[in-house]
Amino acid sequence: MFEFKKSAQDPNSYARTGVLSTPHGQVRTPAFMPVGTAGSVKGITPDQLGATDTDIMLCNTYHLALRPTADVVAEFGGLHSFIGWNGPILTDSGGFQVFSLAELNHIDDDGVAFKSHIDGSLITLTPEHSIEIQNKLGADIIMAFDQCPPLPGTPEDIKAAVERTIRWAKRSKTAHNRTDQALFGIVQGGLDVNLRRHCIDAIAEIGFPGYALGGLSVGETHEEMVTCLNQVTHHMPEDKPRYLMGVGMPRDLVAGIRSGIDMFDCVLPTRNGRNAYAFTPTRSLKLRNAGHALSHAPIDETCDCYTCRNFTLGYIRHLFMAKEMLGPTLASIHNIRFFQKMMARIRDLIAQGNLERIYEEYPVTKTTAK
RNA sequence: GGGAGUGUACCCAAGUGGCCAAAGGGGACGGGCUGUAAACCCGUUGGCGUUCGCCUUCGAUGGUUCGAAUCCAUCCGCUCCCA
Repeated sequence: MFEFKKSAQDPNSYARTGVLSTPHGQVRTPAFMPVGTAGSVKGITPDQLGATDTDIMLCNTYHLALRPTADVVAEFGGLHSFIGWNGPILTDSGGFQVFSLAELNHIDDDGVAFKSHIDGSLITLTPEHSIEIQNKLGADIIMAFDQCPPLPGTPEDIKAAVERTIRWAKRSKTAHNRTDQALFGIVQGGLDVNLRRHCIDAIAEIGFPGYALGGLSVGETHEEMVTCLNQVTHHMPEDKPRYLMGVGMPRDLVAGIRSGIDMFDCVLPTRNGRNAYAFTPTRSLKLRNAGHALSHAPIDETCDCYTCRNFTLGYIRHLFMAKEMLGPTLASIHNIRFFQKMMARIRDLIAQGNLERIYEEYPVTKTTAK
């Protein structure tokens, strides 16, 4: 029911292509997962999402547990039918909220007690509870509950997060009781290569159908992250999908893929889209800038998305200046399509053994990291 | 004709003797955003010089004062009420 099949290997890096089979369809890797935190990729419909050539999307356990609650989602037959997306879904475990809502939580070895950002009520998330929620939500891929420490962090804090994440991974696996959902393990360790490798070994020993790198893009520089990935990713089990959580910018994706990553998720195309920022192969556009006011050009001449086929920059700028909701929608559609088109091109180039060419076709992916 | 108000920067609007180049909001301009507390957040918004300072500015003109957006006189514009 869940299977990962590698297909091509880039000769000049650890990059590879593959296909992930899930109960709701296949995912071509390397894959980019748009984020639909509260069960919706903000601002666009599932149809529009599908039209960007997206295979799989991400939803968030913490947010859905608070509202509408996992029981309500289960009552509707699970996430797929509740949100009207019939493709594969991955749910985050809430581990990232341990980081992003740090001021609202208290961590101990049992789990994390959050003060709800919605009404202040107390919600505790333990590995068991996170998995129970994710079992009810019914995504195709679910994630172990981890502790994601911010960077830079003290060696003691990073080490403690690693050991706790390992303990929580075991508990997550024990708690998981649905065979139609693949539970991925998460590796922590900050930028410490030895600690990362130690964590990989421990998590791999527990045994999961996929492995994620968490705790990156949380405060470190692009160079630091890439340096770490280049020494760490290829130590992850080679025959299982590798998922770099929360990343990222186009250059981060290419660098991650070269290090051997197969899956990514990131809010950038949607959040930045809503905030009037558009990605293109050669540059980024701030859609509100006055210079676009009279532009009859699309966001990206080379893009085949709905937005670029039908609307001018001048009009899209107007929508943002007038605070029309269509602006964020059109920009989000474009950005997700941009990411997916780039990923498709990357898969093609890996299959051709010529991934290096991506730097010419997508200059924005050029990296300053070694 | 009589009476009562009012005029501040691109717009609205505070300020009623010095701490005022002038609050706040809007608009405009620029920047940021990496497992989403984000259709959000930050900065700039009279001129000239890189601290800090100088210059011009609160309807207009003239005056009082060491000092005026603030007080006085006159004028101009606008609003409302009574005829």
